[in-house]
Amino acid sequence: MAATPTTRLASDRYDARLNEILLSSAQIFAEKGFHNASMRDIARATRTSLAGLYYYFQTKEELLYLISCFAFDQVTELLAQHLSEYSDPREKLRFFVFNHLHFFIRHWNETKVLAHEADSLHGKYFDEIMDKKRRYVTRIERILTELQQHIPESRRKDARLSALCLLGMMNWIYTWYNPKKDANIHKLADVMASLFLDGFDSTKASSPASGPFQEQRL
Amino acid sequence: MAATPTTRLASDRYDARLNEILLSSAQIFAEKGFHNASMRDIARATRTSLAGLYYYFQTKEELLYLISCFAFDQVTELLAQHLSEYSDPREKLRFFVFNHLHFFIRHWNETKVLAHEADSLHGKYFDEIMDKKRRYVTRIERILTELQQHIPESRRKDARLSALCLLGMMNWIYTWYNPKKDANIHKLADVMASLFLDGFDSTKASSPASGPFQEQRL
DNA sequence: TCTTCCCTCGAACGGATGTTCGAATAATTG
DNA sequence: CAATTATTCGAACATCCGTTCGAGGGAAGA
Repeated sequence: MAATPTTRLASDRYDARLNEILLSSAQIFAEKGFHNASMRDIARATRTSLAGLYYYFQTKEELLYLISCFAFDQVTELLAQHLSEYSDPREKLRFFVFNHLHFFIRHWNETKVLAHEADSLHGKYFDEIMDKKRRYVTRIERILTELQQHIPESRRKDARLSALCLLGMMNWIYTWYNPKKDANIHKLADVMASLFLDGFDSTKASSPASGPFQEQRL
Repeated sequence: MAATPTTRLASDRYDARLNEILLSSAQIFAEKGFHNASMRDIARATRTSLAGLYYYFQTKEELLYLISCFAFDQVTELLAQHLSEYSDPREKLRFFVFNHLHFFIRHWNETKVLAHEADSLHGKYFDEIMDKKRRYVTRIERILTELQQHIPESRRKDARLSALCLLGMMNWIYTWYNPKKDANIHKLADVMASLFLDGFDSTKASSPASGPFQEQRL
């Protein structure tokens, strides 16, 4: 019988196995990349037959979607659970950064896939994940707007642009972070939040002393 | 005759054609991803035969390497050319950000490939590009160290960590930037440099009022 | 025990993949 | 002009790809 995970009745056995498969697949996708990883690689890693995999999803792309979806839902749920505990917008932002980085490092494979394989999804899969990401950015924007309420409107910074900067700062860790060498989560979150909130060299006020740079050739 | 580009004598015809191929390939890799793009796609785009491509490189991976290498060498050369014009470290950093973003947006395909397909290279190809990236980060670190010379040593921020934050902020644009909607290069560079140098909400001094956050479950 | 689902698998499908080879053409040189 | 070199190409290679099919085994409920 066709077994679309969304329409299926929950079975503990089924759910557990599906979860195993998602975890293993995420690892392979994270290591080799989505397109470079074959269904045979995944079958080997999950100790299933090639055909057996297709009982749990319909296509390779749906598998990627399921990984992305589960991971994203988890991180947003954790966020929603705890964010209301903070009232100061600066504290809210600090927690947002911590939550994001904490989840990223704890669920390294899934989150790397989420950050790196966005364009490997298409159609409804792509749209749905994209929508989740947009809502996630909006959450940051709301905190940033709150942060600027005491500043005259003309001096406020672009919330969307700033939110995307923060997100890039955080997500880029998938290209360099090494848990054995680099700072732990708390230090990392503190550095990034402080950098964003207070800047690198806060002795001087803003305003670009120099005008726009020359256009370069080539 | 075997024609490794590195050992070959320069011929204008050859160089021009190679450049065309690199540009077209970069576009395809940027659009479809390295592994999902086929040599046949590239042959079609460059209006060559499939076999004809192999006159200009030995493997698909070498093609990716050539694209990455040329792009990186160009951006670092532009940087070296103009960075010495600035003496104030804040100005140096502002120019670094401008140069990076300016090049990124002008050479969108190549830079996107450079930022997104790092792990598709292996062996000596991977090592060489990785080395260039390391040296690039070191350039930022040097500016940041200069920026902090007037600050007591105990209060200085981690230069490497901060440099990677800045780089992430800049590189992440490949996931969201739309030249038709979003800010132009000068505005973008100004926002990012200011955000990094002065922070988002610079009214308050640093120091995280709250201690480390709780460990979360899952 | 028998029956009915739930789950798994071997084998195969058509097609796409990167790369090679030797011949053919175009450009350059003497 | 002829001769040599630089560049292009059609055809084919072996291998891998995602997916399907029908049959078979195993668990669960009667």
